[in-house]
Amino acid sequence: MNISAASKAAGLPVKTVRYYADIKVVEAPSRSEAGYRTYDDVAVRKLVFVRRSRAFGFSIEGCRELLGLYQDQDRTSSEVKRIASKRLEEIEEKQRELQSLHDELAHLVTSCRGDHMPDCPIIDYLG
Amino acid sequence: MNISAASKAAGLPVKTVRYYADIKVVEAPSRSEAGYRTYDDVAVRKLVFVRRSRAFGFSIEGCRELLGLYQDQDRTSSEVKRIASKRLEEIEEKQRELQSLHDELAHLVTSCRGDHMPDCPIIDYLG
DNA sequence: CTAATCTCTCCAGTAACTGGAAGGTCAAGG
DNA sequence: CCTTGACCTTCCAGTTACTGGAGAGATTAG
Repeated sequence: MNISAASKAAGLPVKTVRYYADIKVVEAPSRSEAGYRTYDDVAVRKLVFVRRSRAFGFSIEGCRELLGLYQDQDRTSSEVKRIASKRLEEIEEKQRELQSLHDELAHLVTSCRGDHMPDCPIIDYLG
Repeated sequence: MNISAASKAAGLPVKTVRYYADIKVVEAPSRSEAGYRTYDDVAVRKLVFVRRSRAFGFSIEGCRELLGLYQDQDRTSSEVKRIASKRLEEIEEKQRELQSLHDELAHLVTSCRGDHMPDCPIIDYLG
């Protein structure tokens, strides 16, 4: 499988697959005589794994760690759960931040009349 | 006011104040003979304005736009409201994304026993 | 007078790609 | 056989909003 076939199979842009190879997250298992990266099903599965992990917001380093566990027969589920729980807490923290941001901004937007006059509680608040 | 006094007054790091001057978001009104940036109260108020806007998640470009309205006597509150509403929608969109992410990950974390065995629904889901 | 503090500019690095240039490779059509 | 077009390669630059640090000049306190 050349890189474009692998990228389609994995659901990732070619550029990203190449990038993951460069930073050694998921390397191409081999190269053709002409130097083309060649992928197999195992590599594609790793790419999919990274795509899904990224979708959960894991950093590349986090993906590296998870990928290590994915391939580790001797892993314990507690290791995985610890990493996922950490990410879950980050998400919850972000949710709290966004919620207070939302409430505050929504309040300002509601109180602004939005007419042709310059008076504006939003600008007042910021200034 | 030299830059460190202005940065304290505005609640921003010196580096950031210099950066804002470089990219012409808030420039120093003048320079001393030795080339030191000199700030006045008006400039500090603009820095505070940008800090608060950034805290709402507005991009630098958004801040530039808001700052323009802040200084525009002929603005209409509808212009401000439109920009703020757009940001509010972005926040709400982000909240929805985070919520589904949260629910999915929380479900996985809950269903993982987190023991010394390798079997793990989180890894299974990702792979 | 000197040591500490402040300021300057410029360069590099961050995260995770993305776009593009210059050039080599491969398969199909004429 | 040649060409055209689709792939592939590497390398460099840009994105966002800073942040850190080097090297050098300015100012201030003691």
